[in-house]
Amino acid sequence: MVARLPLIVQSDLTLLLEVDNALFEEARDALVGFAELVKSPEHIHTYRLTSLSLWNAVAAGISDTEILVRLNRYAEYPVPTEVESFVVDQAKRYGRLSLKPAPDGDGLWLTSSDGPLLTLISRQKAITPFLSSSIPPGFRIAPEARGLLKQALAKIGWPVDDQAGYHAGTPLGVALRETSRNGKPMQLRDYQKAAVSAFWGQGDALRGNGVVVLPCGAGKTVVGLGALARVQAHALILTTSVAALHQWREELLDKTTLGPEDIGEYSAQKKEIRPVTLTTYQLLSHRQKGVFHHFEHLDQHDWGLIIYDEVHLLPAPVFRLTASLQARRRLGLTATLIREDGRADEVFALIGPKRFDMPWKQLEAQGWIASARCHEIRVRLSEAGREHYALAEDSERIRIASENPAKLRVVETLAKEHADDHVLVIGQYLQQLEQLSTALACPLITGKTPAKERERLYQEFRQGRIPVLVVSKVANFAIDLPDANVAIQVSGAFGSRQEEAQRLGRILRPKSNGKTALFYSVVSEETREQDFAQKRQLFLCEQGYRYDIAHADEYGNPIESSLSPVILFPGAKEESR
DNA sequence: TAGACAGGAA
DNA sequence: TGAAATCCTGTCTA
Repeated sequence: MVARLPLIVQSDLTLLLEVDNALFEEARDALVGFAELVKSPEHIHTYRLTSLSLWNAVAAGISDTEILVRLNRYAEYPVPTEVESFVVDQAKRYGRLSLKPAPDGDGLWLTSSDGPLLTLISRQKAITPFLSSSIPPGFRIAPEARGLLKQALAKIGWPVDDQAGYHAGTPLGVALRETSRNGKPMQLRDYQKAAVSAFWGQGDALRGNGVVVLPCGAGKTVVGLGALARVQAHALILTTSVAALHQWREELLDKTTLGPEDIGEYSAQKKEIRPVTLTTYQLLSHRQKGVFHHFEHLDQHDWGLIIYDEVHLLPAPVFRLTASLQARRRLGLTATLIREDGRADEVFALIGPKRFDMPWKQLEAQGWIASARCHEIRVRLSEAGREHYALAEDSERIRIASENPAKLRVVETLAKEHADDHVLVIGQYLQQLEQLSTALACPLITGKTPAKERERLYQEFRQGRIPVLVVSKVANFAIDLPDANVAIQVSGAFGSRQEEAQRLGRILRPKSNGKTALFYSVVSEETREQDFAQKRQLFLCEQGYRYDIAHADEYGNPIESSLSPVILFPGAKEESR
């Protein structure tokens, strides 16, 4: 008998992938480059093809032919012709319109070999204002309209391939050092090299814009340094926080030939502008009486490269500013291209398409990040709790479910279980975290904790003098948070895939003893929290992580059942008897 | 001149 | 959907 193939391709552009199939993993890795995971319950995972996912795939070098080959390879039934034509159509859209320097050298030129398409585009209300005059075949575009035009074209479904080139920027002699300052040999890893090349392009296909997607701890910063060494020009680096800014500075000093005099910090404290200047999104988008002083000041400088760190967090005002920065090379760095606000298409249009990514599990297999296992622990609400939940307003329910008191006991059990490990307990609500911190007799770090205190606690945690540390949302931002090998999530933001990924990232730094890291997500059973948890897990599922599910009763004691053979709470088994 | 703190923004 | 964290500027104190 011939084994069944794992994939069903449906004419509504959804893809159903069977989990209990020998080819599941292979097929999943084949899909991740061009489809988006929508749902991932136990047996069938649902993916979706979208315009954006296809454009990104094509930009990253996966052709429409390749996409169809992959679909056909794993599909149990013939791929519907509607789907085939959607893939081909969307793939052909990317690159049909291009933006080049105007033939007479005055401004830019929106052009295409497809005359009717140009006519069609020129009739669109959203596009007309950007077309200043006709240069057959195509239209003259004012240089300052470059970003807004690209944004508008992507919105109406015709992404433009931007070949208009960039300012070279003031030249800067910079290279990666062969040995870092602290003596370690420095070499780009293969995938980091590949990421830099994908950003830079090659031969006729010079690029110089776009986004590189790599998990936390896989050395995104180093990719940025590699890009800088390739561009060889003055660069502006945008970060989300001053702490991140300082980390970039350290990395630049440690791993490149630049000295302290080459690196400027443009922050609230210092307003230095040097060949490589670091600043924050907030400062950049700060305005007074409608004027972006800092942006305008920085924009005067002849940058050859702009690096957007954590580009998925790019605040809305920065989009507008970035629209006017189209003549400079741009590199976005992120762990997940996902934006919960659905502005991924703007990142696509304004920073550039995805140029490189790599499934986390592949990095794990090569040992660049630690191997990790994920567990979801579903805890019952008490009778009274369920009553309270049922009577509450929709908006209060999530909080009631999140603060289920039984979680306390679960965390206690897990902490006891992992007495020899470094455990981070991460949550969303300060009240809940305070209770946990008291019950576990371990310190709590929130946004209110002064920097000095934080540092001291981090230090003691690193040295193992504090085995368990409770942290609030600071964990989402803090980059100096010490490594742990166990993370317990007790509550989180709505359905944020991005946050889940970030939190798992906290335990992914490779362990010297090669130990597997553990990620526990504790949620209340039969509540909306459980639905949100599923949504949160999507991105990691796409990356190849599977969540094992265990159950606990309303006292937080593990329940043994055929559904959840107790692999999770080995130590708790005795207690529950 | 640095640090602490309040208030605002998004 | 809501809570929490961030960083900005400006003012006050030592």
